[in-house]
Amino acid sequence: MNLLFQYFKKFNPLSKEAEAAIQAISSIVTIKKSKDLQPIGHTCKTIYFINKGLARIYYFKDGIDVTESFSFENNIVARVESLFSGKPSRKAIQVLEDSEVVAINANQLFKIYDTFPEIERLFRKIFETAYVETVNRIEGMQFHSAEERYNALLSEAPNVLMRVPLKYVASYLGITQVSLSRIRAHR
Amino acid sequence: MNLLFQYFKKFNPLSKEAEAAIQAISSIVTIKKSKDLQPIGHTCKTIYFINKGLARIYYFKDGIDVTESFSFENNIVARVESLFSGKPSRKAIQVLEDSEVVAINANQLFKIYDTFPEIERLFRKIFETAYVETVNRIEGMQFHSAEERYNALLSEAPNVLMRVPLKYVASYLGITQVSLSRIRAHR
DNA sequence: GTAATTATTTATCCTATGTTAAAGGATTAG
DNA sequence: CTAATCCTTTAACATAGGATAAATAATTAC
Repeated sequence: MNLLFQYFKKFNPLSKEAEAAIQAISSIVTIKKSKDLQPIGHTCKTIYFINKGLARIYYFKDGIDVTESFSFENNIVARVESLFSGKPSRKAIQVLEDSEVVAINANQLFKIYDTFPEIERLFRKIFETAYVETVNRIEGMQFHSAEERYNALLSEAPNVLMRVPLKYVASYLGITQVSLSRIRAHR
Repeated sequence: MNLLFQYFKKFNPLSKEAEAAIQAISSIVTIKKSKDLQPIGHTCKTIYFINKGLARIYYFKDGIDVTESFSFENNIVARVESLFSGKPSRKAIQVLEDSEVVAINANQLFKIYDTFPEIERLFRKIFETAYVETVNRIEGMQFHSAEERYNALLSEAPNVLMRVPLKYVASYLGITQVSLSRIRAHR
């Protein structure tokens, strides 16, 4: 849990009591490569923090597997569109390597917001930051060619391209695997 | 300010004291059609609520005007990527009709979070909801043709197409105005 | 109300990316 | 270790949407 509390510190340092309260509603989960951490159709009630490994959120559009996002160690993953709406998610979370994650029970978390405003503030800030990243991603998707988006990913997150099968990268970039291959083959 | 407090009620009902505290850091602004409410390069320190009228957030990509989003009456507008990061925004907010907005001073707002956890919770929920909408929009942008995106907008937000110049709609959809015309001309 | 500006459409031509198919490499299961 | 599966590339062809230009329509400024 240590990495998690280190991570929290960057957003809002917590008292020992608050850390204990979060520890009490969390558990460590280990999961094998390519397994789903959470399945499609399930209402998201867990916020994950990745200690080791990496995950993606994906869904099916017209039967085709589409990757919405990747998350690496030392970061949070959650299907926020379900977590914050209470509706079942059409998306799943899958790990792409053998992974170890901290699973935080979101229902209990939302309850302890009342007793620990500092925890509410912490998660407010965490999700504000995630929101900003999502807004910036929209900008990256409007009026950039596939090649521009590939190059941006290459320079901003080369680890994605080193650790993730290209077929998942392709749908993340909004193109087919064949197009991605063509772009990589130098133009 | 009445519409605003009605709007808040949907997220988190406030005490009279909390409402007064927000009122104290807010002002009403009226602004003429096509004027910028906030310019490019300015660090966003205001959250707006639209009483009357409509606004868009836009920026320039390679010298071309790109619309990131539209906001109608009874909704919030803010350049969150600046508001939550404290960095200057490369985006501006422009109203597309003569408008009346409530301007909430964000620095003061963030300060009164300490005295009014209910206000912090309110805005946490408002931005969680906005975050969910943004995540859903990314899904709409991955692997949908321009025509599909146009039709989706037509059925989900016909008011956009009725009140907004088409050139702004085009860049919002991520296509040129010429392409949008072609799509509208039936394919 | 008229001129000037700005928005929208239409046409032509061109390129990036999709589609399908097939071959070669890499990884996994037994 | 081998077979089977899965991933990636390459090629050929099709098409959606970009670019440019010009004509019309609508709006704005005086």
